[in-house]
Amino acid sequence: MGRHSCCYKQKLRKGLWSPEEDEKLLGHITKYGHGCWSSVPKQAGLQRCGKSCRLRWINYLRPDLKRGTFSQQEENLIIELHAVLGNRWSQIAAQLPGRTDNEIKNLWNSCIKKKLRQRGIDPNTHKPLSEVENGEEKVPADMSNSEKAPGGSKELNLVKAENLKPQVVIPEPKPHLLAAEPYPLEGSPSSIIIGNNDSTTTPTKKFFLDRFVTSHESSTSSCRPSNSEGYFPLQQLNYGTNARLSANPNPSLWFNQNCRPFEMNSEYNTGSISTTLPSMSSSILPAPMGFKPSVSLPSDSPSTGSFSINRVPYWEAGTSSNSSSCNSGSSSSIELQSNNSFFDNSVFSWGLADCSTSDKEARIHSVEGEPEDIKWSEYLQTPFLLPATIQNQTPQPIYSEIKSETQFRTDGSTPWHQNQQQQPPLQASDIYAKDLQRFAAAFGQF
DNA sequence: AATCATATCAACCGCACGCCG
DNA sequence: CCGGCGTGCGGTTGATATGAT
Repeated sequence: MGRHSCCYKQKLRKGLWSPEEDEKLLGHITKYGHGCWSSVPKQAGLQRCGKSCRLRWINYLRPDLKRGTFSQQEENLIIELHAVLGNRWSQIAAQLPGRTDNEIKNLWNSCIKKKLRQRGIDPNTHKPLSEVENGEEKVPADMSNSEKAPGGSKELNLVKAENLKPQVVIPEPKPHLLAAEPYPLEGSPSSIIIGNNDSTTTPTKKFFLDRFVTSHESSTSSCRPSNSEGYFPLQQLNYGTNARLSANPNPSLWFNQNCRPFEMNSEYNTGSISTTLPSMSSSILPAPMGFKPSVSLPSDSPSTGSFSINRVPYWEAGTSSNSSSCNSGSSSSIELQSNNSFFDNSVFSWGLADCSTSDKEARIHSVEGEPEDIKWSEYLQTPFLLPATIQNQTPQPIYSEIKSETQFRTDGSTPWHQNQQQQPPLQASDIYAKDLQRFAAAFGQF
């Protein structure tokens, strides 16, 4: 295993990124966009290969990344999606705003897998371990299409996934929606229907439902408990798993024209997702942003997610308040069935979460983000004064309340954003100081 | 306090694919 | 058609953090 070909030409740095490198890359991309990744390191003055820069941007520096632990809903969604998509992490990530494939992959390998096994579920097949061990799972003849899996086992029987497909409503993409209409809050579990009713619920799904609905009483927290805090609410800007980003020689206007100083290149254009998940309808596609700069401070507008730093606008997702109408135009989407949803209030509490470390992790969760914030502050050598609402934020209960279906409507009439507001209101805790500092570093505003 | 085990996460790597000349 | 190039994806590794003994 040698260096990637692009790294042969010159001695390039590897390993962890330093804050200086982050600053360079962030500053460069925010000013010019990445364009051709291979040229980014040179232009940004980095001793890295373009691939490394791209990875760093996607997995860490992107401003729309959601920080913090995965919520139970996200975990549930990951499991459900994995049952259908297998290890197609990028496609799974496309359904989880602000989450990266790498992040999801890590979560799966480190946590969810284990939880599933503890529950007697084979994470590869999503079937009961006993069934798998007894060899009840016949390998179809066309199993050759299945993904490879570590240890020789099939990570996922994609043939099975194929078999599931007929139960997934796969509409044709609606170009007009892709192009113009704002979407409901994509990525929320409510955005996906797998099966229209119980009669079409897959065996896998039934299994999950049966299993976890009955088991949730004994487990109320997640291995990585989380509410929605820590969600820096830049709506998912599909970072285009398949989008040919560099095709645009003149990356123009990130996010949207109203959102300075960032510009959005094609990577963030909503249309790009159609190449990622052509079977997905617009209802789960990123909204045409509507990001808007704001001059309000977090404490002034805790629910908007928009604020400014020394007049440098930070932005929020253009959380549409009329998403119901938006959603109405995408009724043919893949959506989690509503009344019998895998994510109904019962299932939301099934909690794979029987981790014995829940208390500990809850404690960690309550202060998450701080250590890294300190690092950045140290790096910047400028005390970063968090808004009082951040500094004094009270750790929110991890799962003070399981979302009921009324809070998590699947018809899209209640935006996820609004649902969140029914929880303890999102304060500035949504915004990670690290993110602020990144931009501070990038724009030299501090 | 020291050591070991485990968990977590960032990053690397090879490969596949699409584009383009 | 072919090969080079750039990009994206998924598997894997290695460093670090955390917990247990």
